[in-house]
Amino acid sequence: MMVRLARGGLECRSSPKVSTGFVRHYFRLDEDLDAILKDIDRDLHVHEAIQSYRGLRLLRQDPWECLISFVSSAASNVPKISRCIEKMSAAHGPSLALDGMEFHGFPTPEALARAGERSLRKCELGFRAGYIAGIARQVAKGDFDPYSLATLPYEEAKKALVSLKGVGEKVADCVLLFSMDKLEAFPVDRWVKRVAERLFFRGRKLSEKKVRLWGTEHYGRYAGYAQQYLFHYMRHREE
DNA sequence: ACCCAGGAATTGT
DNA sequence: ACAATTCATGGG
Repeated sequence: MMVRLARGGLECRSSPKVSTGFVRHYFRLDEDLDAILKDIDRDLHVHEAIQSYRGLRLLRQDPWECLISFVSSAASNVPKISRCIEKMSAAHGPSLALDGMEFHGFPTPEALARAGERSLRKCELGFRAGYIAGIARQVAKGDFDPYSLATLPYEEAKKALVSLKGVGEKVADCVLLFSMDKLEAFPVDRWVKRVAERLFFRGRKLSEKKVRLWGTEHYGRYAGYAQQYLFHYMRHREE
């Protein structure tokens, strides 16, 4: 899907076509962002982040795509993660045409299960290839259904996600937050850990678990939004 | 060779 | 159960 700002709104082109309802859903334009930001505006630092980046929204991604994308993100960096996803799609995703050009959608579970670890390693995935092949097999076989997980409460869905090889608490929280509407999830990565230690605990070192508990307690039911604003704020401040 | 990157698995208390 | 250590890989 190609998206840009135009005529005071979003202009989207895609193949296959999608409804405006889908676009609203995907970009979470159906939720009251101002009310959420007011709710999480509980300290000086998140307040500053909100002032700087008001308008930043979470997405509602597809659970399967989100799961595999974040498994491939483990101990990696953003440009490389993008390349991995591009290569997986190019090699194993369904081909699509848009404006006379050929693109590839995200691969299905069956396609990645068929591909296997050896083939996936050609997508720069490294040690993550085995994890992805294993998860794809489970999903293709019907032993694991990311879509039905979305209907479970946060804790239950998280327990199921973490049971997958290659999925730890951080990746599980990202999948829950970005594709399953669990806005209380507070993913703790290197940056969020750094924010908590530096800005909220005077440089004191904390375990990831402590940071996660602090985040969920401190920000409440929309902790995931607070996480996004703090993450974005920290990343663009270190430059 | 060294360091890091939107961590996870394993091992050790 | 939690915390500390090992593992892992392409790029700068």
